[in-house]
Order: sequence, then C-alpha cells, then structure tokens
Amino acid sequence: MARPVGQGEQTKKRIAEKAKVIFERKGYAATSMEEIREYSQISKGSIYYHFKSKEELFLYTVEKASESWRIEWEKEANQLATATEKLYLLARFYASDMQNPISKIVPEYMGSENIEEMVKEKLIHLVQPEYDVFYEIINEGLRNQEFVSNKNAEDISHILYSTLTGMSITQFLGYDEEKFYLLYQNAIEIFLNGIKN
Amino acid sequence: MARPVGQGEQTKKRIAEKAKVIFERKGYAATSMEEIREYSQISKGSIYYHFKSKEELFLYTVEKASESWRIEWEKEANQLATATEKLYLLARFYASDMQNPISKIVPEYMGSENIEEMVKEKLIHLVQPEYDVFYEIINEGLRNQEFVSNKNAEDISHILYSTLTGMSITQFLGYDEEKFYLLYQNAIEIFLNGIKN
DNA sequence: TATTTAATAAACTGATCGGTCAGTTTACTA
DNA sequence: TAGTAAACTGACCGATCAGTTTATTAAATA
Repeated sequence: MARPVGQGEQTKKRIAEKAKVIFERKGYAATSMEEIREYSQISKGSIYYHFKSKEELFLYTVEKASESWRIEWEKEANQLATATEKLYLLARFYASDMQNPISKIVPEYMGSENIEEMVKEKLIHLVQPEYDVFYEIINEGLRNQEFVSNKNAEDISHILYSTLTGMSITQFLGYDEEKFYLLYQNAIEIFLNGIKN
Repeated sequence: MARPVGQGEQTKKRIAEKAKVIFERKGYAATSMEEIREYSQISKGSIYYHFKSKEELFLYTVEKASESWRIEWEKEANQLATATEKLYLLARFYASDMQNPISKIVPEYMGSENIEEMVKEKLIHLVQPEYDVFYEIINEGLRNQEFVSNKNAEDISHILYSTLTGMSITQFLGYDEEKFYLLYQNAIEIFLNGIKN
C-alpha cells in the first residue's frame, strides 16, 4: 500500500463537489464529463479512477448532498420546540442556497431510460431522508395538536414536499434573496393556515 | 405549383406530437433526434425540412402544448361559477394526463447554457398563459371575497402554481389514477383552507 | 534504496450526437 | 405529358459524448 494520506479521498470529494454544481445547473444528461473535468481541474483519468461511470458520480453526488443536508438540518432543527417553527426553518432551507436542488434533478435522471431497477431503488432511498424530515414534522404537529386535519400525515407531507420543491421554478421571477425567502415563507403561512388548529 | 399545401402541415404536426411524448418522458437533453425519427416514423431529412433545429422543434412543441391546454381549459372552466370550483378543476387538469408536463421540462431546458436571451423570453411568454389562469382565478376569488388573505394575488398564484407543478414528483409513489387525483384534490383543499373566508 | 501502488495526466477509441445534402417522389398544372 | 415545386429520404458529416489505455509520478514500506 502507498499514499494512504487521504489525498485521494480529498480529490474524490473535490470532484463530487464540482460535479454537483454543474449537475444542478444543467441537469444530468446535459452535463458532460468534459465539463466536470474542466471545472474541477482534474483529469479525466483521475475522475474515472475515483468513479467508474458518470452514473456513479451522479449517485455519489446525490448521496453526499443528501447527507450534508440532513446534518445541516438536524443541527438547526433540534433547537426548535414546535412543529410550526420547524416548518418555517424548512422554508428557509429551501429558499436559501443551502438546500440541494439536486433532488430536483433526480426525476429527470429517473426518466432517462436504461436505468436498472436497483439504481432506481437506491435513488429513492437517497431522497427518502429528506422526505422523512417533512413527515416527522407533520406527524409531530398532528400529534400534539398544533395542526388539525382530516387528512393523513403521509398525504400532507407529500403536498408540502411538492410545494417546496416545486417552488424552485420561481427562480425565473428574478427575485432577490429576501423576496425569494418571503415567498417561501408565505407558502408556509398559507399551508399552516390550511391545517392549523 | 404542386402538391397541395396541407400535406406537409400534417406531417409537421405528427412530428411535433410524437416529439412531445419523448420530450415529456426524457427531458430535452436526453431526447435524441434519432429517437424522434424512429418514434414518428418520419425521416431525419423530413424532420429538418419542417424544423430547422432540435431547439425549434422543442419550442414548437411547447407552444402547441400550451395552446391546446389553454383551449381545453377555457372549454371546461367557462361552465363553472366560482373560483373555488375552478381550483378543483385545475387540480383535475394537473392530475390527469391532459395537462402538459412539458412545462416541467422547460426549466431543465432553460438551464442548458448557450440559450439566447430572445429564446428565453419567448419561452417565458409561452408558459405565461398557463400561469395567467392561476392568477385570474385567485384574483377573482379575492375580488368576490371567496378567498381572504393578507397576501397579494401574484404571490398566492405563484405558490399554487408551484404546488401543482411540483406535485408531478409524486408520480414515483406509484399511485393509481384515482389516488393520484385525490392527492391533488387534498392539496387544493389545504390551500383553500389557508386562504378561505 | 528499491519496491510498491495509489494517483494523475494525456492521448485515444468507438459510438452517438445534431445537422446537412444530393437526389427522389409525389401531386399538381400548363 | 412535360415541367415544377413542395415534400421527403437516407447516406453522410464533423463534433462531441462517455469511457479506456498507457505512461509517469510521488509517497509509503521493506
């Protein structure tokens, strides 16, 4: 063995970080490995040394993004007492750059044929934790009667999840960060009104 | 003169119809002209006789989809009296196949670099009518006090628009059509609750 | 110091991409 | 029926794609 310094692991991380930026901006299919090479300043051979395919690189990127999102989330959410407060935090997460629009790319990737069933399942499992955050908040809110609804927690979670992820299209409105966050906040307000006690 | 006009127009329409199916399924970048050729059973040369580029074919597809959506909408919406009823119809439109998930593809396309500003503006104008439907309903509801909110009609419309377009990701839940529609309906219910008098 | 091997770079490959083009077919007219 | 123009075809093009090969480097061990 040689070079166990972790230098390689660092390179791998760098590739993934840079790849994430381009995947987010252009989607899976429109992103070329050449582009990733140029942006990361790491040779093609090195990229393929660390990742056996574009697909694997993408999956790794999604996985890391999902993990760090979850970690960042736990860090801030644990300080909040009510489900209502957590929903507003969720809005801020999704409005800010901190969130990973990479989950927005996943459906596009899933649509491109020839994807093995195993890979699809893996992807779903990668996105699951993000959805779970929604579900847990809704469930908590219903349990302690912060929220009241004739609908089940699962449906409500899916609806809120759709709203927050769907709101990424408002990027075309050209709002500044402040106005952008306000829009997300308004979405939460309306939603809360709709299920509040 | 020769070959009575109209025959070509029919072919053009056929190409666009078939292309739409594939664009919807795979997105813009992942769709190849070869695939469109195979699926439409029309030669490559003929496709390029009618459309000067893949981009133009895509824009044409979006335009036609937007037009027919609007026509279909007017046909059914005009029979409804209240804004509330119209929102439920909107939910049905988005839940059913009748809607055009092509508007979901537009952001992906907009992200792929090298798109001229003029083309971007054209695209925004193509999607605008669909958004206008939302805005008009919300505005109508606020005017006749079906809805009550401290937020302006524009923001509310954007939020609802985001919710309904964002809900396309629930396709991965594998629901049947009935359950699918119910989920959309629930979304409208919560939303309505949130802004209702 | 010699050996080992993870790590890197760069040149390369075959397949596929969007797009072109020379030429053919078709349906009409003069 | 010869001529014409719109409609159409399929072979082909250069560019770019994901991925491979090969040679070299540098850091660890023995």
